[in-house]
Amino acid sequence: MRLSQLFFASLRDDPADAEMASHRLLIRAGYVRQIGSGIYSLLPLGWRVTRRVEQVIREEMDRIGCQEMEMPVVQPADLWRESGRYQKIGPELLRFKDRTGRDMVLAMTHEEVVASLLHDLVSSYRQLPLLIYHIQTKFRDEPRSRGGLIRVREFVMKDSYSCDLDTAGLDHSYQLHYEAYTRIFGRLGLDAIVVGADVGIMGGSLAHEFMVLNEWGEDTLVLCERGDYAANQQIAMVGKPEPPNEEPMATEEVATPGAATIADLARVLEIGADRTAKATFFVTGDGRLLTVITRGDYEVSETKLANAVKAYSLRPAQAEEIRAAGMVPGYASPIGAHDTVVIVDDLVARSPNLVAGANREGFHLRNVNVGRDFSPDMVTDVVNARNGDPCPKCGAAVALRNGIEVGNIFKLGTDFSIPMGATYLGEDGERHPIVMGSYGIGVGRNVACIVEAHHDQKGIVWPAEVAPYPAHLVTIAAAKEPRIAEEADGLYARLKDAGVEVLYDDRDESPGVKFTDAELLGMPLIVTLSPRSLAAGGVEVTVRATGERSVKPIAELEAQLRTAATG
RNA sequence: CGGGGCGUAGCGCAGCCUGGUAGCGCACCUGCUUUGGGAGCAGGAGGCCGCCGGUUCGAAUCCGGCCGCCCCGACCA
Repeated sequence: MRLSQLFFASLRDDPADAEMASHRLLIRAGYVRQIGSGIYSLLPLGWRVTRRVEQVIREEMDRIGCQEMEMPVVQPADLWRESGRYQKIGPELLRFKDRTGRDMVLAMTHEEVVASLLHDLVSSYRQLPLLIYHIQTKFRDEPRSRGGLIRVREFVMKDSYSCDLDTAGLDHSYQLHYEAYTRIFGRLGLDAIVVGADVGIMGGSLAHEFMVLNEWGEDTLVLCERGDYAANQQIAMVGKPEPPNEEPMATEEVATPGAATIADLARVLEIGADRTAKATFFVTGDGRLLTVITRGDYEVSETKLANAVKAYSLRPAQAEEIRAAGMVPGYASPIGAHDTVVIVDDLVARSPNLVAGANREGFHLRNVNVGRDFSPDMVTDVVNARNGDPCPKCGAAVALRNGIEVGNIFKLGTDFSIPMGATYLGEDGERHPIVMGSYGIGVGRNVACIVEAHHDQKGIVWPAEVAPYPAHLVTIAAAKEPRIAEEADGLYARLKDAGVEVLYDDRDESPGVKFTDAELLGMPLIVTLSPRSLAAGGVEVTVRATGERSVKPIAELEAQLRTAATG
C-alpha cells in the first residue's frame, strides 16, 4: 500500500481524551477514529490488524473442529423471551421496534439463536457433538464506556458454542477451547493468565476468564503469590482469620454520637474494625430488601451476594427503605428488624462479641452474637477477598491486581437448551437436552491489549503475527534522485507480484517526518532506501522492536520478505 | 444515575472573567528552495465559536434549558 494513497492521517499531538497508551497510539497513528461514546470506526490500518487477529482466532478455532458460520445481529425479542433473558437483562440489552411495531433486540451474544438452530436442525445423538462459531459485531449498551478501546459498546467478538450429548462431552469441548485460547493468546503476543470466574445467575457450572494484567483493567484479580490460586475477585474464596476465642458476653448499649461509619465507630470506641459488624443494604430486582452483615474490615461482594440470593440484579437500598424495615441507617443492625432478608458472612457468624448498630440514632450495641441476638436467614461467604488474605490452596498471601478480560470460556449446561427446546433423541430412545458451552473473545479489545503490551515511546511495535504489513518501506530524497524512486517502485511492485504487500511511504516528505511516522505505525521492519543506503550496498533495514540496523542488498531483503510470507 | 471537567478549523489550544471585525501552532493548497530525524520563504483556503432560547444597539463572551464528549463513582455474561 502506498502511504500517499492510504486513507489515514497521523497526528502530531496526542488526542486530548485518550489516556491509555493503546487508545492514544491507535488514534495518533491513524488506525481508528471515535464516532461516539464507546463507538469507533476502524480505518484501513485498524481493519487490517483486526482481520489478522481474527485470522489467528479462525485458524485455532478451525483446528479444534469448530465450524464458522454467521448469525444475525438484529433479532426478534421473542427469541429472548423464550430463554427468559429479555426479562432478566437490564438496559444494556438494546431494545427497539421495527416498522410493524414488533419488539427487536441488538444481540449481545447468540445463545438463543444457537439453541433455536439446534432445535430446528439437531434431532439425533448421531449429529453431536458439534462446535460452531462466528465472528461478528455485538452491541452492549454499557452505562459508561471507558478506557479507550477496552470497554466499548459496539465491538467485534468471536463467540463459539459447544453442543454435546452430556456433561462429559461438555468437559471435552471446554478443554478444547481452553487449549485453543492458550494458543491464540500466545500467538497474539499476549501474556494471558487464566482465572476462575463467576458463572453468573444464568446458571452454568464452571467458567474461566483469560486475563491480561493491566493497570487500567476493570476486573480485580486475586492471585496467590506462589501461583497456587487465581480467581476473579467476584468469586474468589480465600482464607479468613480465626476469630478470638471468647465466651459471649451480655449486650450493652453504648453511646456513639456521630459515629455513623465503621471508621468513626472504631475510633470512638477505640477498637479495631475487625471487632465490628457492618450492615450493608441492597434491594434485589424482584424487590427484596437484603440486610448484609460483614465484619467492619471487609467489603460486600455483590456478585457473591447476588448468587447467594439468586438475584438477577442488585442496587444499593435507599435510606427510606432501610427505615421502613425498622432499622436506622448509620446505626443499623438486624436486631429488631423486620421485612428484610438477613445474610450474614460466615466470619461474622463465628465471631463473638461484635459491636453492631442499636437501631437508635447515636447508639451501638457491644457484645452482639449472631444466633443469640438475631437469627440470620442465611450464613455464607459474601465478602471480597483482600490484599494479603491467605490463599485457599497453600495459605500464602494473595495479591489483588487489575486485569482486562480478553476471553472467557463458560459451561452453560442446559440453561438455554431446556427452555428453547434444543433436544436430541438418544441411543436409548429418550429425548435429552443438548448440553452447551459458550466461549468468547473480544477482537477489538485484543487489538488494544496487543498495543498495550507492544509499544514504546515512539509508537506501536506490532508482533509480526498481527502487523498490518510486514515492512514499511521509506524512501529519502526520492524527488531529487530519480534512481531512489525507481528502485523503490521496482521493489514494491515485485513484492506485490509475489503476494507480499508492504507499506510504501512514497510521499514527498522530509526524512524526519517519514521516520517518525514509520516508528509510530509500528511495522516490524523499517526499510530505508536512500542515496546513502544505495552507496552502502542496498537498503537499510531497522528492526522496529530492537532498533537493530543492517544494510543488505535489495534482492536479499526481497527474498527474506517472500520467505517470511510463505513460511 | 451521582460527582467533576470540557465543547472555538482535521488535531492540540488561546480568546470568555471585563460584550464591540474569531485567533495561534501543527496539518491542508500553490510556487520556489530543501532531502538521513517532525525543513525554509512567499502566497492561500478552511469556522452555524455544540444546539435552542433570553438579556443587549451588539453575544464565542452574560443568563436559562438541552445535547455531546472525557474522568471518578455506581453498573458490568
